[in-house]
Amino acid sequence: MNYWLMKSEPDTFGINDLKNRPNQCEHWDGVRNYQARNMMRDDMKIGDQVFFYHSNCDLPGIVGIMEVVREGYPDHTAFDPNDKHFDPKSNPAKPTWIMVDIKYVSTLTRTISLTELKQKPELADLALVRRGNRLSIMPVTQAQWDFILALE
DNA sequence: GCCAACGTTGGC
DNA sequence: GCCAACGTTGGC
Repeated sequence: MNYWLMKSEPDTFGINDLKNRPNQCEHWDGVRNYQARNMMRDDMKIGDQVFFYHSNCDLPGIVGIMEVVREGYPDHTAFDPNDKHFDPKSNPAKPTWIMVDIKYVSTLTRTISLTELKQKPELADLALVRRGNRLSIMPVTQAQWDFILALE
């Protein structure tokens, strides 16, 4: 089993939005970065556990846990001219962009903030805390996963 | 709102 | 293929 971290802006789609969806499931659309796309396409498997990270907000940090329930398939929002993430170069016959479906698992009892994560030597290799990192999806090792959960 | 870091685009 | 210009991300 693999572990991941995925970012979302709570003003757009936060963990409570996921929790309130039918079946507490949603597709993770709108990713338009090749590295992140490749991870969803090639490496994310059903049952993988994922940290839900709130970005671009008052208290950026990890707020909860979700789980992959459907593996990579075409992101239809790339073909919709009215969608914010429309990509005119994307071809439905050969989709450029991929998404997965995820399901709500739990909300942490507190937000484990980016500030706190940055202070932990154990997490020095976590892509999230490395300078200038902008990936919206990143792998987390089991050791990192366990360490972060123990902070709660 | 600012701005550093980074990815993408497009001229050459 | 290089690289300057531009757009986006996201912390602060």
